[in-house]
Amino acid sequence: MKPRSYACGLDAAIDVIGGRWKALILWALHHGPMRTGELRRSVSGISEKMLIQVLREMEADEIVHREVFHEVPPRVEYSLTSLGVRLNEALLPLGDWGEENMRAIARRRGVEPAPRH
Amino acid sequence: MKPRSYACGLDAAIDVIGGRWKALILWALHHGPMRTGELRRSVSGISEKMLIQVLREMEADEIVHREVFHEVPPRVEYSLTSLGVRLNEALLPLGDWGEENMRAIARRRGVEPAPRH
DNA sequence: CAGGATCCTTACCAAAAGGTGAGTACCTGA
DNA sequence: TCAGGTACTCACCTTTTGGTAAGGATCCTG
Repeated sequence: MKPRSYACGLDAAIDVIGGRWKALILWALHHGPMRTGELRRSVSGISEKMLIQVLREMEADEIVHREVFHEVPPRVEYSLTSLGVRLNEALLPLGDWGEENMRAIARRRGVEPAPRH
Repeated sequence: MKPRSYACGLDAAIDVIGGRWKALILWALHHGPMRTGELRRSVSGISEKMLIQVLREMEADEIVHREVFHEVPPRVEYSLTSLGVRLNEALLPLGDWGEENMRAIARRRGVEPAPRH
């Protein structure tokens, strides 16, 4: 449901990172450039279709850079743009908050908490 | 689409603040406790039904405190819990990021940028 | 009585997000 | 030919989120 007008910066940012998979993909790319298959294996539970769909959206939002290498088998590499890097930095406090309150959040929603790391 | 298991803190946090209205409501409550009608007027575009629905979810997540005053006309006040206050703090950098990149985000999505403030 | 204030719930529907399965392309090796 | 590798697209469907409209409750005032 697209707002006609953003109310504030946070409203816009949530639009960019919202959905089930984007934050996880952003985080996976934090470690460095990755290929489609690597991302697929790294982000548990995502289908190839959803992965590619979401990566295309993130590319359109200019937080992810997609680089095609003309070789066989096909090789496409995704990496964070500088905008994406700054976004990831801005997400750190939120990730910390989630980590601190993981067990309570998970319990209330009937979800397994994340393994510790 | 509820994940079976959270992958990390950020995954859990996004689950708590995701959707069209939660971030805006969180922000509105940042200024202090508010009644239903005040919130309705403050969050542009939200219907009464959605407002109440989302407030109930946030209450269940324990980021919002709902206090019923037994008077007429009915008076119900919503305020941030300490958990909610910490969440709002964690959202500040993300809001800043969104503010800095507002025009580009809005342009790409065909949305009006937020008025400056 | 009607209308006002406040807050909330229900029925039903629309829109968006996400998912499965099948197919496509390139190539190599058995 | 088949199987394997890589990355991607389309058709169709399911699930989730959000929306409209109508109704309900309390009391007070004209």
